[in-house]
Amino acid sequence: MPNITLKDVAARAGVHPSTASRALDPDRGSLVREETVRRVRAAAEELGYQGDAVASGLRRGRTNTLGVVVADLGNPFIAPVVRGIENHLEGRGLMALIAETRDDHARMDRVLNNLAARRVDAVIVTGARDGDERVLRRAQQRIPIVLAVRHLPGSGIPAITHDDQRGGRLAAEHLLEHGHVRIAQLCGPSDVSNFRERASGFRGRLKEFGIEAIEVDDTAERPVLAEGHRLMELLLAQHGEPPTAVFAHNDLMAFGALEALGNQGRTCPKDVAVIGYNDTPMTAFTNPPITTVRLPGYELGRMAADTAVMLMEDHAQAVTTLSLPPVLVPRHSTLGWRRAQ
Amino acid sequence: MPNITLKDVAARAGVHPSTASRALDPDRGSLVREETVRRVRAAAEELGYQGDAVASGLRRGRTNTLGVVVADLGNPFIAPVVRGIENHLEGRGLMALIAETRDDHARMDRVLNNLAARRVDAVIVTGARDGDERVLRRAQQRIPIVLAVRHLPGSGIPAITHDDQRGGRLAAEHLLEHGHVRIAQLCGPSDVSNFRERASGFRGRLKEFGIEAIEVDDTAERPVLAEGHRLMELLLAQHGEPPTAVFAHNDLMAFGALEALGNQGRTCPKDVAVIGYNDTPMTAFTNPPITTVRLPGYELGRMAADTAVMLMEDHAQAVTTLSLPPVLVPRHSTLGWRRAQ
DNA sequence: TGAAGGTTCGCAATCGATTGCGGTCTCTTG
DNA sequence: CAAGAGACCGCAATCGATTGCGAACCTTCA
Repeated sequence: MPNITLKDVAARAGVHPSTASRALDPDRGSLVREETVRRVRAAAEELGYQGDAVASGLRRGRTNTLGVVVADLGNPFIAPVVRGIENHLEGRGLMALIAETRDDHARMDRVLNNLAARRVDAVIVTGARDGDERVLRRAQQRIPIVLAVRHLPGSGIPAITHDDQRGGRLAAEHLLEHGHVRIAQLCGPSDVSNFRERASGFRGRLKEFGIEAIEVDDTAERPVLAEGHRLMELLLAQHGEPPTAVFAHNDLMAFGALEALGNQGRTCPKDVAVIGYNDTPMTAFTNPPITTVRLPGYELGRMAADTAVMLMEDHAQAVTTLSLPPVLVPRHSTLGWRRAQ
Repeated sequence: MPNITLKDVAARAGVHPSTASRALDPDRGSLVREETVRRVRAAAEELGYQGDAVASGLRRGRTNTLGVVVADLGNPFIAPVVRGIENHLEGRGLMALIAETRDDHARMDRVLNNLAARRVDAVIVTGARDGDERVLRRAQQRIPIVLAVRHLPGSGIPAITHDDQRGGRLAAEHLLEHGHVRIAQLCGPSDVSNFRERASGFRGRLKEFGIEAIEVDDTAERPVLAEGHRLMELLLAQHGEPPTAVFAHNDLMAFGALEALGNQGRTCPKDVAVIGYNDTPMTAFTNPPITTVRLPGYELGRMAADTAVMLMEDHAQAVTTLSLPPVLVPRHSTLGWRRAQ
């Protein structure tokens, strides 16, 4: 049994396919007599007609599909973002085509080409890194693009992100307030502006109190647990007195840091306070629960989807960059620390 | 500047579009003289030609797109599954169109219709529940469908899942081995066969040792933290001596149970041992680290994608149901318990 | 009654790529 | 040199829905 097409519906309703097309589209329904609309609708119903979005897409030049590019689907912070996007799309007849780059430039290129070939109406990129500008801008000539989470300052590509400068400052303030003086940070990948901003916000705030942030001479390749572990070991191996507080640039790295501390016989809140970033769900349940900086991932996804939709509807470049505020969530990993005195 | 189409490429290469089409397709390249292929390729390169997957999809009746339906993108167990699917698809020119049902039957219906309208080549459903059979089977007449994670026994729909009966037995054995006698379980949603199997596997194994599983007269609405909390409270409020060990049907519910225990002044490994399910990444870092049953989520995603691809290529119904083995991962939440004696 | 104006609807082209069929050209062989 | 065999390639139809244009029809009012 071949597919039921518009032609079949039209035949059954005794009208021309073009009329059936108009009758079935709520936006153009007024171009057709009410009684005809009913007849067509009934015919469609009886035949179980299901429009062909592919054919429609070809003719209209619009697929009602958004591309979503993420760096790492395994990163727990990404889940709420994708969720926010998906929830914003559903109900609008839009769907998300997802792809993973694994932080690989070549893959980013391939993925964008693939999405362009599929004629998606817009693309949301959550995994941009320095070095992706060229391919992104090339793709942008064909499709509206919105960056989410990670942004590329100076690229001119609209971005919905969070204020990581401020996030870094919040972390610094929190540690200062609790009396820390020897304070370190474990930096995320240096080719992602967000991590650079976390670093500079943190560093800057400390400096305002005349304190120099302790850092190791390396940054994480990727913001994952193993790298947090490695950097923490480097830090502890450095000369000089070890820090009493550490800011890890995300929660996964914070776990890695905890591991490394444990291996060296140091316990977390007591010897060294640790603060993470992202407020990944698990941080509330770990041992100890980790103080972290909460970002509005779900909201961020929704907003990114919203601006992507705006961009694809009229080609308005009105929206540029938006930065959502982070919030510090204090937990035992810092609150449990006591000045040795 | 309008889009570059195949016609443009053909014109530049001085051939007919049909020839250009053949030249550009590796599978049909042999139908064209080598030198012509080079000329067409060069023309395409120079013009920056990018095929139109929509038009191609219409003509070929194949979109190279798979639908992926999940219940809850926020469930941490889903991430590796989606990742496995995505990784299997990438490199084959396939992409995933994802949708969320939030465990809602009506939404499942809508989503499947939407995917059918988009002419996806196959659908992977990870969030099926009892009651979804009808809409699934209807969709199945148009598109190959594979169930993943959750399955629907007796529905005849191919499924890649894990052996939850065995998972339940593993949990039971582990607790028995550690000397527990008063053993309870907190059951997940009763309209998902996987949870029923966990329950019966657990129950059955205990019975083989003459022990009756302690249960409350309710199951979780959804397998989430709050429901684990609620059921644990119900359990503690029941008459009779409280259990010394609890099997929560997934890790999130296990956390909820821990919360509830804490609120009543009981501590986890010491007073009550707790075992979860799924081996969500965080379980290794919680306080205490939670014993859990590990499922091969990533592998499962890969295999589901693989069978979906098989199904869409030849319409072979060869593959039916596959069940991957779970493994028990012992951690402190059960190992730390000591028999009161 | 007839012209003007508005409603409905059908015709055919179109979106861009693919493909069955058949024509042309080249080369080989008897 | 003729005929047969391939190798290449072009023509035109096709996938299914949408839309500009204009024809047909109906209403209204002079």
